[in-house]
Amino acid sequence: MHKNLKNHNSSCLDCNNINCIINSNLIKGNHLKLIENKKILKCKKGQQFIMEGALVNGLFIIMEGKAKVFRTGINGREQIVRFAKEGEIIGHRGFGTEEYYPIGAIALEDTLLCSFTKEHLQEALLNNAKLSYDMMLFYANELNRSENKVKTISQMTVRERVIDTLLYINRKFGTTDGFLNLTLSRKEYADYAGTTEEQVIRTFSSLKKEGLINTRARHISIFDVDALKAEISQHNFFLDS
Amino acid sequence: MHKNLKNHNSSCLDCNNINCIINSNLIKGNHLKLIENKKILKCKKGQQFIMEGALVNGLFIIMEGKAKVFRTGINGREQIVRFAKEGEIIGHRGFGTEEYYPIGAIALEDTLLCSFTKEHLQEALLNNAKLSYDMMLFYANELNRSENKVKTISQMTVRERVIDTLLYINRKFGTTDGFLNLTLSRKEYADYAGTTEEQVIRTFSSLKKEGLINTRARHISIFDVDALKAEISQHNFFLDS
DNA sequence: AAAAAAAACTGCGAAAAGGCAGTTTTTGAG
DNA sequence: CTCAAAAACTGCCTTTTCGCAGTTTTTTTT
Repeated sequence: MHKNLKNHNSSCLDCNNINCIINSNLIKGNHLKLIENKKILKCKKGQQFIMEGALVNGLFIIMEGKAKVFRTGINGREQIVRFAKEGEIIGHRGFGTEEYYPIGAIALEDTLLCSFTKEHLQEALLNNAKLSYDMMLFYANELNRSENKVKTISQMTVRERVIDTLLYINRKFGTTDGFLNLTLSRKEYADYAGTTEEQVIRTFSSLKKEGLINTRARHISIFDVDALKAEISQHNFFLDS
Repeated sequence: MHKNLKNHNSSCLDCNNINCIINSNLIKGNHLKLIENKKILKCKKGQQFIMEGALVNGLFIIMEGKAKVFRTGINGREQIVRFAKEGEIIGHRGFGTEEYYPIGAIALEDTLLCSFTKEHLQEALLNNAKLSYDMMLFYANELNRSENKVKTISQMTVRERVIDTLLYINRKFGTTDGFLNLTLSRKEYADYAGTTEEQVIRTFSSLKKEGLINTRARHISIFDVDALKAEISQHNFFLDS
């Protein structure tokens, strides 16, 4: 997984992560401070790299790997708000005037992160309208997704939310040999879908009996994507997410 | 309510709406196209000025009045995602490449709106890093609020969500003579809290019996803000919203 | 001011979701 | 490969939430 680590120059100039918002907005000779002060972080699977409530020091971009972003609620119950992959930004408001991270983040597999300090980032943003504009679009898109999720959790049944989650993982991470490329525990499915582990297990059982999915321990394959989509389609008047 | 309409020059230069993100980023002699092409819209109470799924033509800023922003789900059930007041932006992604509005918006009282086309806005954003930066901060803040709302709806009981809604309205719109400055129907409370009209009514009844609030038809006053805050405090580890 | 319409309210039974406790399967460490 | 710990699973009962149906109050219209 980390075989490429040594090839990754700590500078962005040689980085081939085309989805990175910073990388695609680099102007020759500009933002040297930002790039020079970038740090690369290596996280093992399960390692938490943003602590909820900790002092903000900057913003992360995933160079390689996957992570979950969450908030902790009552009785330590986790609400996963997003899964992130290569090129994506993590660390809301790791800039501006905010003091503390409102979210936590944990690597779901061995992961490489680029870390930028908020001071250098802020300077770059205020000097590069295109970069600010792209960041704005990123947040506007995330807001759209999140507001849709509010509706989803509020209006769908548990079964529908579990299906919605399966389709989201399928869409975002894809499959290999029919199996979803991101393996999660039942508890993590529950934490994203806003329900309990038992309900996810029960729903998976039903879907399996109905021939819509297959589960081999933690590896899940979806047999009939269209049937699942159809089951929740009545909720999605105007949607991408 | 509209007595000031005639005093509002259609230009931003004389506008005294200090909370307006456009107004506070005007640079002398710049963004003339944006300002000159601004349109002012007059909405009566109850009037819908953004249709869900309609073609995007731009973005609105409230000059005067209040509005609700919502998404329609199954069986036409509304999920209110936000209430907006003077100076606030409405019309997510009324710029960029999006084609359709993912949200609807309705005026909650007689309201004046400033409307900017997406072309002129985009031009201004790409030429003014500070404006883009401020817009980015707005969306990042809204994202924070929205992701917190996901957790709230997912983890709180109905009673707690209703209390959370009351406190949100109190915080955002304040009170006059003890009564909340925004009057909503029970159905609208339910649509924001993610429950049904009946449950809101039942909760209001209980809170009234317990001496925590008072209701005079649609006018609501909160007697004991601290007690309400205390009841939901265990959910809010790290929070503002 | 009266009538009509809309909103608020209440009780009750039904459905959905949750939570516990015990069993089986899978995973990961040595 | 073995064993211990973690995760997955199932049944059963409890709690929460929902939704209907009928009544009362408030608001709006004429």
